[in-house]
Amino acid sequence: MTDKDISTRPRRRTTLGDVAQRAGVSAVTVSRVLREPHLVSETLRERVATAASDLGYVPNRLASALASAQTNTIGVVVPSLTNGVFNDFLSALHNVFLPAGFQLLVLNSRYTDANEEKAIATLLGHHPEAMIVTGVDQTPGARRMLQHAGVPVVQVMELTDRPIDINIGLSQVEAGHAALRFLMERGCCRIAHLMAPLDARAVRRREAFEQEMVSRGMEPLVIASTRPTSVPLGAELLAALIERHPDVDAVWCSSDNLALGALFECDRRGIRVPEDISFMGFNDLEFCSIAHPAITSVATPRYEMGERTAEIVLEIIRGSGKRPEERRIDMGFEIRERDSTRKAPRP
Amino acid sequence: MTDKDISTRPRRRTTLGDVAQRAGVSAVTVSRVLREPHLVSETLRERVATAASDLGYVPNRLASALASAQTNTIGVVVPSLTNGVFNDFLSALHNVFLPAGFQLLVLNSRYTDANEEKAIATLLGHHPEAMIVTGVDQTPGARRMLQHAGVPVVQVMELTDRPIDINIGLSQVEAGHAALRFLMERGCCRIAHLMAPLDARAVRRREAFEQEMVSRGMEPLVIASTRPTSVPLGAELLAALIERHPDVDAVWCSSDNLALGALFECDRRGIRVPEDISFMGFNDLEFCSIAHPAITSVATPRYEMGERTAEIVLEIIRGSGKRPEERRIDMGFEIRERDSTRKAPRP
DNA sequence: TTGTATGCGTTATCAT
DNA sequence: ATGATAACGCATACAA
Repeated sequence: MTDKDISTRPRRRTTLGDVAQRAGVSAVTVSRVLREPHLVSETLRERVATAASDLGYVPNRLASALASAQTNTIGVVVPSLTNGVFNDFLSALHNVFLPAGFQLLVLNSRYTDANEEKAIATLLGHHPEAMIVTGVDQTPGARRMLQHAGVPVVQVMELTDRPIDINIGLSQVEAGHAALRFLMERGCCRIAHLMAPLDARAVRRREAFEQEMVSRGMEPLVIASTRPTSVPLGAELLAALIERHPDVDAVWCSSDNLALGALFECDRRGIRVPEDISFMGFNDLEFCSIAHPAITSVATPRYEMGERTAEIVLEIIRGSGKRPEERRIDMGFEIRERDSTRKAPRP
Repeated sequence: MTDKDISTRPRRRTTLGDVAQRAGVSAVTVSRVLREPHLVSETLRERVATAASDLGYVPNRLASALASAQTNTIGVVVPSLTNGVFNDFLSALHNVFLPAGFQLLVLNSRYTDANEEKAIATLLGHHPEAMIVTGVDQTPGARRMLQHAGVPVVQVMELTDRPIDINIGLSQVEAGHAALRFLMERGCCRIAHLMAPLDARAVRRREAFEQEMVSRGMEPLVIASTRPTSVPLGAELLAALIERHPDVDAVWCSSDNLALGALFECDRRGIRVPEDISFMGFNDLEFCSIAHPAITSVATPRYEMGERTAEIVLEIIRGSGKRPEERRIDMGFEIRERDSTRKAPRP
């Protein structure tokens, strides 16, 4: 536990020049060995390599990027890392961008506009080759920055008529209508919606829910919390619902986490699913199919959205800025019916 | 949907010089307005501010970092973003570092050493002010790089006798022994362990499990999968377990996700918890207390570990490199008993 | 195949 | 209070 090994640490990081000196060559040669080894003679290549290794040389990306005007970096802003939705999306981005030689810089806005704007500013400061942001509700300031960034900008997860640049997502409103119609078709008539309005997409779905209910002459029943979505929150919201409206026959949750928590709470209270209440979630996270009862959910193509986003970005970057024909790409959604909405046929 | 707004985009990003020109001042003044506004006259301050805003100026962090030798960046490597464990930890880091003016650069190693080494190299290229890495099993190459980095390095989540620099975590082995003893004390004697050995911490816990079982003259029963932990995997592992060993009376899962999936599978198969099988997880993720039955788990202080890590790093950075007295900090763990291990008293 | 000169956008230092 | 100048570490263009 002595401090010796620490006090002897180098104060100055080793640079190209240091390696060059040790190898007895010029700095450019070292740079070449790292970037274009085939252009350097075998002898020097090895000498430089060992020198670099001896000194534990790590290239300074900042200097490199500054000099080359190439950061090989993609900026990404998501509102949450806890929510499984964004993990799948990020996973896809990783899988396409890393092999292509790009690095992901991911910042978390925690569902607040101010944080998002700050995150965008921070990322732009790193001069990414492209920006990928979640949703379409950026602040005017953020929009301005993105428009001036001079790099491809992709808004993902939902759709808008007025994209900053490229827009890849799905219609949250259509998904909301579809979910509600699905429950109606299965004979549910007293339907409640549980949600957490921190998520802008969830708000769009709620609006679709309310609109659809009203248009059918029914009273929209929404239980919301300003906390972010989570399993415990689902249990809480269901408890609140049942106390106020014990007569509901279906619950649509704005996220699968809420649905899972609500399901637990039903179990705890002896409410049978789907016999007493039908249940439906959103996003189709992996646990939906494995829960008991399995949860009906609206599957969103998160992974595919990520792949598509990455491919389009790469095409633009490599193809000298050529945008795709369509600036607005609808990836759609799909309802996966499972036991939580399969009531036994009426006798 | 025209391309006009795109084709008119600036090809060159606006720089300090551009802003200076527009404001009719020198570049240095602009720089000062941004960093030390109090040293600049009111008039110029405003003129520069509007010029910067008009041009949508975003400072180039790379150039800034290069010139000042200060990146205000903390490098972090975690093996997974899907696993709730790391979210809580990252959350804590965010909460302490962001207000302190630092930015987090988080890379995901996806549970593989090669990725981790690459991630560490990448992060070091950004010249972070400190490095935080998960676990204590870095490759020799990674260790070397970290030792030469000249910045504080914190290894988190588990403990080692041979830390690179600072080590903050808990004894996974002790936690493993404790979990097993806990089940034994409650009368379980045919205990199985479900795990995903991709996680090095999980492997340590398994070793503790096996050792404890053998030392009691019992046969260690382990069902593992090389896939990363997930809810569906828990269901699969339980199915495999029951088919081979229908007589188990307790299951300890190496992660709460596995426990949740296993619990669903029990439900599906009509196995009662805890009457037929007692269940125990690890980490005490938020859904444990809300599940039905609620899941007994080993609570790990993830958030506190993050806070402690950040505080120590800040102290070192600000206190001219002074390390804390103890380079190895044990944050402990705690078993939270819930219904999944509360068998009814024998009559 | 290797080296020299120049510049990337910013900050630090020193003048004014 | 403001400006001129020299770094920072590397990559590009060009020369040898």
